[in-house]
Amino acid sequence: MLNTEKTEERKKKILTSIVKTYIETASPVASKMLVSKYRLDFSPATVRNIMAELEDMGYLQHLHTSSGRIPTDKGYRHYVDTIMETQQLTPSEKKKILMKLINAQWEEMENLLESALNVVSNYTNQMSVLVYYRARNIYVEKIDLIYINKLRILFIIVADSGDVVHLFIEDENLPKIDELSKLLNFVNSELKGEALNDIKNKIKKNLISSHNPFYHVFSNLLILLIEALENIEEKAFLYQGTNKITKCPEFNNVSVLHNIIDMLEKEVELVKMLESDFKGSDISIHIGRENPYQCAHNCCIISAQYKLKGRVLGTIGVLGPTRLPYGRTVSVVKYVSEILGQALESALF
Amino acid sequence: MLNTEKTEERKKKILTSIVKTYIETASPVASKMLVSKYRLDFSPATVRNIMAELEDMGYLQHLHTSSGRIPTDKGYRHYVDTIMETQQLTPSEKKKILMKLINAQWEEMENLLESALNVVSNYTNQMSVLVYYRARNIYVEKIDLIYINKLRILFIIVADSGDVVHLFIEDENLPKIDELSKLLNFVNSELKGEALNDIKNKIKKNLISSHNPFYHVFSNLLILLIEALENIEEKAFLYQGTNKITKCPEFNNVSVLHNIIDMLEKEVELVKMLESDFKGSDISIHIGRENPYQCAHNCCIISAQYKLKGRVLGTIGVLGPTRLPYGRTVSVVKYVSEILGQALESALF
DNA sequence: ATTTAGCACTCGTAATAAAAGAGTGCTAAA
DNA sequence: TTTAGCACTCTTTTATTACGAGTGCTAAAT
Repeated sequence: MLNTEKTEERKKKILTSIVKTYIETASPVASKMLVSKYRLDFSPATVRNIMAELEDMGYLQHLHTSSGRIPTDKGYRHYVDTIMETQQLTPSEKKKILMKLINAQWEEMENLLESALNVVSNYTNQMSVLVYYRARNIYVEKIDLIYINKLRILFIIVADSGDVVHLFIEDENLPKIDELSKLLNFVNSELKGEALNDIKNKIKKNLISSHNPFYHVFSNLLILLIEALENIEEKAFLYQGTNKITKCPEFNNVSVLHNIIDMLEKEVELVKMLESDFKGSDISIHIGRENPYQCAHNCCIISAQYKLKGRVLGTIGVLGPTRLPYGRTVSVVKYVSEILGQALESALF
Repeated sequence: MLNTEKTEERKKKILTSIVKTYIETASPVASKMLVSKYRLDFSPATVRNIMAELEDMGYLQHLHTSSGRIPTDKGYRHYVDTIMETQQLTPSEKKKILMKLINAQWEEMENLLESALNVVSNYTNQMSVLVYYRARNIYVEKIDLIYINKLRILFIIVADSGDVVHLFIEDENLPKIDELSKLLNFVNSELKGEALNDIKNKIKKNLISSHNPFYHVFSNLLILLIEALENIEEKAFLYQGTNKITKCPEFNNVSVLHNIIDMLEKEVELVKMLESDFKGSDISIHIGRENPYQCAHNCCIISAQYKLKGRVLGTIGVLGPTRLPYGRTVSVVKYVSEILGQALESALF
């Protein structure tokens, strides 16, 4: 019994060392190297035996007969799930991040998001990516309306997140200014706190059935407004630090680089991968072939949702090689996502 | 005399053919190949003699003794300046572009610019790039102000270009709502038509010297407003179609790709190159080493300014290899820049 | 005087071979 | 159960050769 325990201990130690070493060096790890690096009290031959076992179990792989071992996706997965200890940020790092996000002035939502991307990229030394669910997170705080000329007015919707949406409405039969201000009072009292989707539905429904005179008087305008609302982009996808990923030794190959650049340009698959698998957990890690799309089969995506009042506003994370410093990366992504939520919370209302 | 004329004629024909062929095929052009492709009525040997002369003149170069010729930057320059005929867009193409830009609904300036980038990239099959001078092109059409709560108001500036800027102002001693509406009337009548920079200066000056009571009552608020105005991003840099340039055969090399990706990420140099050399002409062409920065020494940048009411709003163009179909590219870039100006003109006021 | 056929020469590319080196897997001894 | 020792495998590097595309030059043809 004691013997198998000892063996398990060793296996774990070897796997951990191989994963860590490979993450550092990006080149296959040899038995002899491990022994000398970690001053192991058993010989390279023993290490080789253990390595062979770990390979049988699917945690390691061989590129060819005489190469050292590298972790498989399953190996990384096991490391992440059961071995890795999250590497906390230092208080000074946390403070710096706080400064950059909480105290920052941001005129537009996008400025704040870019600061966050910047922090993630610099503190993980990986490419950072972000999806922001704009449309679904517009909860009306205030609506205003600017009369521009006889043919054109501008609607402005301030969301509780601090996001500001503006919509030009063009029509030949616009109501007069004083009528418009009645409308404005009405929609402000009627729509405050509601989500964009609910607003659309409510207006549509009331246009058909409501006895409230407003809906009849302004039906033309309201229809145009709904159209404009439909045009708001669902999602925004942002990224920073492309050169971090393109300079990884594992991507040091033209066709692999093309693949990555295509993935970034197409957006769709990458966005889907960023969004998926947050059941329960607040962080999502996709390693290599765990990713549903082929374009990311040699990448790792680590992402966390950031929230405001319990609503998911978006997802921020990194795109890197499977060989990435998981402990550190996870802490940074997690921390920034929390702070991003706080920044939004504290910034406005 | 007649002889030298004939020789000149031939030289021009050979240079043209080499440039065109190399642009098509991306591989060095051989004498024999030219003769058969263009059914020349003289022999490969003669062509070789002419090629040698063109090389002496600096228009062609040799990669090694036994390779065909490729154009030098000087060769492209000569071709562009004196030989190339601009290849007009077909009426149907023009119509399609018009549809995409003039008739398009755009909620935000950036949507329109992205449509333009999309057109340029698709019609030239090159990567498209754009610089938009935001701050310097905010000429006030209308200002509005939303009272959000005791601590916070939102200024909204609608520019004559259709651009909309919003600025949150946070202060503990905000004026009351009715006072604010007085301020609003005042700034609207006072600032309409003025440029952002002038506004800043005017307010600053009047804060110090004016006897107008408004400036004294609202000095606190106005100072915060100026601060917020200073924070507006000078320029926006956008691009589309990265994979168009990364898939060029001449960039089929990891370190060259890194170079390009760095250039896109750093922005600064690329933006400077996009902006420069419009003295007189409405289109700017930078070929290879004509570019002041090393990162673009094997690239060609073709750009045109787009304007509104004679003001330069920004620059749109392509970033490609020096081996690019100049005639076609120039027409597309030029046309889109004109239409973009028209789209802005027709869209708003 | 101009053009061109002919041929030597250059250089890149591909194929092949050989040698070196790193690292494993297995066997047999400790 | 561990490990020393060694054969074996596979990559990487270097050298060699052969091939071919294309030029440059010379001498002949127009």
